Amino acid sequence: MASPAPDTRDVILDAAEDLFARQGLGATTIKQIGQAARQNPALLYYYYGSKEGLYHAVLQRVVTALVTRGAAALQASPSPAEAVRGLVRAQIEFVLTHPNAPKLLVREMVDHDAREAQAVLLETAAGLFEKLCHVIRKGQQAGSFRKDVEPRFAAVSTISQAMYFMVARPAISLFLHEPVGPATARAFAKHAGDFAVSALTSRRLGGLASRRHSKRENS
Amino acid sequence: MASPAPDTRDVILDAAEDLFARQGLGATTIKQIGQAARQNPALLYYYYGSKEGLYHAVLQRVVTALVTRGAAALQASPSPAEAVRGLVRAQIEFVLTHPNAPKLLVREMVDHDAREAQAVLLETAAGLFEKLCHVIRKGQQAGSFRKDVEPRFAAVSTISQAMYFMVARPAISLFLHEPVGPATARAFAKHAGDFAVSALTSRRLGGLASRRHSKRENS
DNA sequence: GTCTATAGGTGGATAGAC
DNA sequence: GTCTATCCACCTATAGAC
Repeated sequence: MASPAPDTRDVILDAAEDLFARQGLGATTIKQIGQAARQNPALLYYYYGSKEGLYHAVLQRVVTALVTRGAAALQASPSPAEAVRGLVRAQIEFVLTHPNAPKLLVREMVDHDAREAQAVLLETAAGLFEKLCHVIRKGQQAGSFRKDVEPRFAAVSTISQAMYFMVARPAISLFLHEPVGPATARAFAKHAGDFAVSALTSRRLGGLASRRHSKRENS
Repeated sequence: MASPAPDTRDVILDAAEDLFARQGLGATTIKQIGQAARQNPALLYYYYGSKEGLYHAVLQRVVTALVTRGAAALQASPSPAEAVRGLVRAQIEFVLTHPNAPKLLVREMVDHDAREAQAVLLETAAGLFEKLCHVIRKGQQAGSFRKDVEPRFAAVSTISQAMYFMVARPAISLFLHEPVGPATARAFAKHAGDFAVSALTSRRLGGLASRRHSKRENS
């Protein structure tokens, strides 16, 4: 796979990702991509066949990357609570280094509404969703998570926070009366993890050790 | 207000809203709007000056409606907890009757990223956001909400659930292995309200009456 | 592999008749 | 207020030289 040519092909892909994220598929032109990539627009057709082919390649790459990190975060965590927190943190960290990701994904969702064009991509994402559901169910069985919560709904609520935060960033920055930089995003990530775990945690009074989690890992 | 002419002008606005929501501003053409509205495309310029003028009118209407309902729901609730639940419910109910709303808003956010073009609209929304923050602070002061939660972050988390749910509906429908209709949306609304309140509720052990929400589920 | 030229089609917007 | 005709810019995609 990893073709030995890290050149033209990837330069085009990067430029296209950026423009598709910022303007959307329809509003981005071949010429814009060529200009941004400092390549001849015709090369786009040589490498990707069409504008849609290029778009598909962009989506494929970003979804794969996001799902991979998310799955890794889930698996690396000892307890369900930590897994939830870890996933949210991984989501935010990923989108901080790939600011295009949430925009691309959200655009794809609203654009292809019910259409099943990119069904393959969604199935990739569905895998991560299933893993999160499984973790939540395990927490419920272990007694640390409340049982009167529908795991799949809880998974949606958990994921929605980070995604929405990054998409609505400009609006939120206005709401908060301050620019939303990486520091604020990380602070929100911590909040969102706590928020989800807090909503999920069983109310057994003192029953389960109050696993205070004050240590801060890998700063 | 309520101009005595409920005709052409509004028909165009409705058609445009639908198309902008489904396809976005850039991908929607004047001719499509004319066709959908069964009106002459040129009329669009007579009434709204330009495509962007029309787009602005569409956004204005939907944001105002959403914020109005949200504010009403907040004000009608006796306790902070009920206010949070009520807002989430109002959000979902609104978008169920106006399926275009979340798509339009999310598109606007990703499109105009940092740009401040529609700043006026966002300021309208900011008003509702402020009200929600205020309710949460009141809950904290009253002792029913935990104090170690940043109210503004909590407001984002609360709002994000319903918005994301409706936007990601096609994907979620795939994750859940079942179509997501109004019934599922309402079920999620209930979940999302509980989820937020649960995350916000103080853990005082038995301190505040254990307001068990005797739900009939959980046998 | 890269570039030029261009075909073929559609878009937003306006002028002006009715 | 409504409609027809139309200008001009621009877009995707391809053919073919190098």
